[in-house]
Amino acid sequence: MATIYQVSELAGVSLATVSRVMNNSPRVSDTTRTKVLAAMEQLGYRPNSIAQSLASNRSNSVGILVSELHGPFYGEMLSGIENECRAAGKHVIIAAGHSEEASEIDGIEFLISRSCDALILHVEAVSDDYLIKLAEGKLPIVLINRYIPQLAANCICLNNELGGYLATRQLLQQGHRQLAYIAGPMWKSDAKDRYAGHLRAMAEYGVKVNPALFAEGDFQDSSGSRCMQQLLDSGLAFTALVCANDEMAAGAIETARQRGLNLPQQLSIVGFDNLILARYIHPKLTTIDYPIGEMGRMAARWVLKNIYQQQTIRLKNVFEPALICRESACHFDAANQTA
Amino acid sequence: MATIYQVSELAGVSLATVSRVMNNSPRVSDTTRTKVLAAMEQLGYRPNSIAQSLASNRSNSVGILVSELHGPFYGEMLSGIENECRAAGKHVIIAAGHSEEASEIDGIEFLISRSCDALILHVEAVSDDYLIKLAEGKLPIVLINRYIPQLAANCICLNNELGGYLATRQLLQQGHRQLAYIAGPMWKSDAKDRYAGHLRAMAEYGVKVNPALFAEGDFQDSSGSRCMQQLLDSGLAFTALVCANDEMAAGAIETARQRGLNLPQQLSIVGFDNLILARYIHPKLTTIDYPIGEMGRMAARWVLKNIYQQQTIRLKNVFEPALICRESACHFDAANQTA
DNA sequence: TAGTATGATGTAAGCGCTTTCATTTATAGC
DNA sequence: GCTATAAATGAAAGCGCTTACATCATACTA
Repeated sequence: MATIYQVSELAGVSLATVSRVMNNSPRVSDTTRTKVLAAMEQLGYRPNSIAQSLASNRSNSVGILVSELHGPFYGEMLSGIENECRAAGKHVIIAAGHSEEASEIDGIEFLISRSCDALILHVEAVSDDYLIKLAEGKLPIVLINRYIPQLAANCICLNNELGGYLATRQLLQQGHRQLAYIAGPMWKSDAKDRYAGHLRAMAEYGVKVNPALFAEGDFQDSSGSRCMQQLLDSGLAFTALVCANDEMAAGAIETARQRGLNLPQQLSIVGFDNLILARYIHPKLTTIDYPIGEMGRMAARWVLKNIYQQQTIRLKNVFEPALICRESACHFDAANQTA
Repeated sequence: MATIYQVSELAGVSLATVSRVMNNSPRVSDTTRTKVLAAMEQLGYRPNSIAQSLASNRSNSVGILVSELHGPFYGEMLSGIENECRAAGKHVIIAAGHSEEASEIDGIEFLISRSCDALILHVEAVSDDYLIKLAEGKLPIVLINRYIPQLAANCICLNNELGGYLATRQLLQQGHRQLAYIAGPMWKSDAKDRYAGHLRAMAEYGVKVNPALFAEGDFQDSSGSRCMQQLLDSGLAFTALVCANDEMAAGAIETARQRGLNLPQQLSIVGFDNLILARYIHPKLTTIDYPIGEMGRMAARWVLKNIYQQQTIRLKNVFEPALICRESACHFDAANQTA
């Protein structure tokens, strides 16, 4: 492995000049630059980026912390970020936090220790205080799907309340008046906000909410099945169901089918997230689009603009969900209902 | 940020002693060790791992190159690797190669430049020669889903031929004798091997292969749809279909449903991979399990054993597929067939 | 007590690169 | 040609840590 010393010797210049060429400094004449580049090529020189990072305290890399490395949601987000950074010549370093405080902190410290120039964080367990203190340090951070008022300019979020509203309004517009709701874990703000949107739409249409038609899941498909069973076992009539995410909708659909319900004629279902699996569920799931890929790209653009001064585009912190109509929800028709 | 100099001053020892404590050297007395640890704790000392890497040419990290950051396949593999490494106190650094030679090389060089202690590679575009030469260097590599005879001990693969055999045999055992096949891109070794397994099972059951009941897709679900249309348009009769992966099976199922086929009574379908989506397809997909999570864990164990000397377990290079029976394939029954 | 071996600690020299400040060179204007 | 200014280049000092070899302290044996 050739070093900067060997390049400087072959080119007949100092280390500092080689460094300037490497880093595109204007303080190098074209003649000298050509000489140095030729020496680099002859030696097959590759900069040692560890040494660069130690000397400069920068790494040309963006650190990303996600909850998990698997799953359609995180895959889309990571791809969105990575594609945007790669296009700008930046690398990413990815860590997983597993939604546990200690593990999230460990991941963040790993990224810091790697001299990442900025952090893009999707974290759930660490406290607001920890993040606020982190943001007070020299390392810029962007939060995805986590809103902290003190760091509002650094937060990139989906308008979950509007998503819940849109999901519910669709069913109401289709004539349904007896709606059940399967929620995510209600300590999570996105689960709470989606439910708030649901309540807003119900109120707007003057439909009374029956608390017995509410069940709380954990965002996994098995809890969707469980909640669906609970709702059906209650014996209460409902012709439509809003699920706080697609996976729980998938579980609910499976249970409904096992119970002999004709879908969507006897029960219309709307999910949330527009995961790739929504297209494979039968009937194809009507859902709310969560543009996580685009949000990842926006986080990357935030970094490129604020840290690397590379972009002049307008940044966007709040993303709007969109209704995606497929086949799992249809117009209410009393003739389809069995007692 | 406290440095090693500040720790050595507070503890009243040399830099080397602090370094020895940090790196668990036996050449430190318990008295001194306690003193140094107390100084570290008082100062909130965190080692600068960039400096550690530069000085030691090691990083306590394993580099991973995958084709993409999204998708169930890569997510499972990444999670498998990361979980195993994390449990052993190692970090991972992940890069994406996008199945393009230049991008794969760029990703590998990024990982090398970060002083990764070993590389786990899932690469498609770079040549065998490149990888052989890379393996001759000082940096140990493990290949997932890529078999190179000269590097056999470093390759972790699935027995794709057996998977294709199992998929086809299942349908033959269920009484089917007119089988169609949707292949992956036949320049890819896994696509080729799976088809070879299909041919073996057909020969074993003495069933003649009709070349007109073969279509080549690209592993994406849209090509599954296209190939299915092609097969149905041929007007040739077939009661069962083997698809070289689950995504193409999903596309084929959608097309069959649109053409009014009753599934699985009129057409039995088997996929390959056991992606998570297989459970959401309706009818639930009978498929071949590809234990990519476990293979990722095995790759990590290879590294832990060979680089870090941490494991004494028996390593496994070839993984066997398994048949997963669900609902998309049923016994052949002539009464179900329409002319 | 002296000599030897072992364990513990310290000193010094990097690892490959960046960057500040000093020095040199080139250019423009008078 | 001289002077002032700007551009270009070089020298030197780290960045935070590792580690080989030198040195010191201690225990054991003859």
